Amino acid sequence: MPSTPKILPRRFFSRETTQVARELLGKLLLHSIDGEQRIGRVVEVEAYLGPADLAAHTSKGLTPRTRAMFGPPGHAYVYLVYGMHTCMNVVTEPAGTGTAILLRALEPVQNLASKTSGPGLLCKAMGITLQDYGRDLCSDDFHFAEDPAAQPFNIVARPRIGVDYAGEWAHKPLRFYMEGNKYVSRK
DNA sequence: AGCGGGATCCAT
DNA sequence: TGGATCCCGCTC
Repeated sequence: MPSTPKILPRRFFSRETTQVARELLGKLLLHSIDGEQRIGRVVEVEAYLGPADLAAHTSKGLTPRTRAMFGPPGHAYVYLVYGMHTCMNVVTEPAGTGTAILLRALEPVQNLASKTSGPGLLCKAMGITLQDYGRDLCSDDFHFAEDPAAQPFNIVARPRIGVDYAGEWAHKPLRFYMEGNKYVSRK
């Protein structure tokens, strides 16, 4: 019978980023907004490995924009891209490290009325906006949880999308997704 | 104070 | 393949 879901604790996020990224696949993202709970299953993510990673925003140093990404783990780093779409990241590792995981696609589970494949569309469907910048992801109304209906799956690792400017970092296999999942944003 | 670019999406 | 659209970071 349904009971209180197992919310992922802060220590889950305070570990090596690619490990967290892989383990985040298959977990549920829950966001309560306007009295309704929206739920999606994480099927595609990208790891951004800190100041040394030329594709990571923190490679530009500490600025007002990157402050949250340099902050404590288990918080949201949300930003605007191309003037119109918001992207959501989960901050990882101890505060000051500057690492995070970009959420690229969800499989709809509950109350998701629009597309969830692609980082911008995912935020739109989940109701995530710039107002959520820096929010604690270990909150009652905004958190990740174990999936009670979890099924086994294989993980595919590929280069990240849209970071061709990042030199050798552009080629590293830091994009992870569920093999064969229909909601992954691109093959 | 001004300028150019960007972890996207969609129509053509 | 290109246009929309605007915040941020850098330069002047």
